[in-house]
Amino acid sequence: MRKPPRISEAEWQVMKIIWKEQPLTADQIIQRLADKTPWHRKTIKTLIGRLVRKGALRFEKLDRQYRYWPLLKEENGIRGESRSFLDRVFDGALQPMMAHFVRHQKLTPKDIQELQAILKQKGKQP
Amino acid sequence: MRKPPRISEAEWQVMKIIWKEQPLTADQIIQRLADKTPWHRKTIKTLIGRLVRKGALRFEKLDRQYRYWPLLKEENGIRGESRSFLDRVFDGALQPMMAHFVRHQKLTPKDIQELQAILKQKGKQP
DNA sequence: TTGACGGGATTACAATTGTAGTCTATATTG
DNA sequence: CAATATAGACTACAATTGTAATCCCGTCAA
Repeated sequence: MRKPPRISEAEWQVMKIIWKEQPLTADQIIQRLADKTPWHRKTIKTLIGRLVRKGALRFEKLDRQYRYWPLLKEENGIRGESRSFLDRVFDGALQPMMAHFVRHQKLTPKDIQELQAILKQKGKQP
Repeated sequence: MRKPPRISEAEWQVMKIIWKEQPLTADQIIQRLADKTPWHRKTIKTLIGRLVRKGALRFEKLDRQYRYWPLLKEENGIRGESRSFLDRVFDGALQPMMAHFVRHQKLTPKDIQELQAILKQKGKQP
């Protein structure tokens, strides 16, 4: 079981696309990214290639076009990034981090309500 | 007003030290980091130099030793990193991000209570 | 059959980053 | 005053990243 690869910022965009919908051909990935980024197709190919090399994606060759699948699971990717962020910026202290976001970002009343529900729930567990 | 510089992961360590206590000489920074990292003094000097070049630190030369101060304010540094994390990993969606952390990290009852207080507070504002 | 086109593979190249080592000028010590 | 220890400045160098362009090979149109 290898340690999860390090995914760069740009590569993350690709992973997010493919976590949402899979498998995808390179071209489909490129299309999905067209709205969100100004990247050249070749650039995206490069990113895909690197993700394959890193073991975050795998592919099956169907005919000409390969079909790509995530190897790194979304859950793990997110967990890793989150951990690293929390450690780096808040020294691993969750409460201050949460407080920061609540203070500085917009939350709808609904968001607030949902979070309170989650917290209440959490409060019950041992 | 220039856009905040991009601080690398290693550089963050230095900024955190100096946000906590300032000014510091290079040597003091090195000492403070000795516990937390295995970096060579020269490495830390390099990081400091880069931070100065990026405009995140400034120094006053007192005699031989310079005294360093943060130019980038902690608040802004944290805000920037947090934003970038939120966008990158959660597409900017705060509620899911918060939910993720509440679910996957440990929170003491006290933490939970504090967060609930903050949320209640927040709920009141328009 | 041949030449163009469209995939993936390979190569490019500068900027940033991690990780130091060398150079230079000065302060300190015999 | 000469030799040395230092502080900061400059240099080094490989890996990663952003951003593509070029190469190679097989398919499809003419």
